[in-house]
Amino acid sequence: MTDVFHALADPTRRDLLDRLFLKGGLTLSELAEGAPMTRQGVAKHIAILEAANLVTAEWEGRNKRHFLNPVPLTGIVHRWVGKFEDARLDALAEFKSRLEDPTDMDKKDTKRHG
Amino acid sequence: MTDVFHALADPTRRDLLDRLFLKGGLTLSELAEGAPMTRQGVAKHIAILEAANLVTAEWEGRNKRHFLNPVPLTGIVHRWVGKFEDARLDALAEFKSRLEDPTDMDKKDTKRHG
DNA sequence: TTGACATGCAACCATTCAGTTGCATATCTA
DNA sequence: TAGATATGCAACTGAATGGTTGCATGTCAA
Repeated sequence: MTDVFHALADPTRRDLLDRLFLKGGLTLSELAEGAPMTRQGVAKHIAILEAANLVTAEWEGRNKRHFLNPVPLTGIVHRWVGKFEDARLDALAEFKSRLEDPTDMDKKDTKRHG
Repeated sequence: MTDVFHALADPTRRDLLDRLFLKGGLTLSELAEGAPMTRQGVAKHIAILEAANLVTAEWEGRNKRHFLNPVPLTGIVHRWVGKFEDARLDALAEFKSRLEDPTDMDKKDTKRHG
């Protein structure tokens, strides 16, 4: 969970995911070609993406081919975002109820009914 | 975008969001009470959450009340996750087509059709 | 005004991190 | 075999980070 968010919190890594999204099976060298850093730098980023299970690798001779794995996103992140969407709906409902009953504003100091 | 993911990549900050999700309007002192660190430490985390626009603050005399703001999540993150969900559907479709035409397996060495 | 409370600001420290450099290993090709 | 290619491993460095301590500012209450 922390790993997934941390992996996504870097533009370089998001760019790598974008490129694997457009074309799967790229090797490390291919991914490193367009990057503004050393091959080892890219390798470290990919290691982080693999640790977060966002990228899966597959060996083909001396070539390591990389593929995007969207499962951690659709699973964990979705659950988190959905949770906050509920919060947004709650806020919306509360806002609506205030519109319908403006005297509710006075209750701002009292604790909210869970 | 980077700010949002980075803000979520820390368990302490996710816990703060959880608590604001359960009960909005908490002050810094209240948030710092249960935390395993100094008030200043919590203040730094909150500053990061505010920079990512995940938390909004509102002054009430000498008290600073904090509220959860789910908008950055539902907006930016949703777009990202949806994009990868499309990738997952593509992968599923390709897998299905291979099931229907097993000879396609031989094409593994050739480049894939876009 | 005085004192307690809530917060902010700044310096500091130990740790982590991103990226580089250098070298080692393994695979393909001639 | 030799040489080129693809990758991995380890050490190093400057910068960022997480958290602390100390002090300053502003607000409430007596």
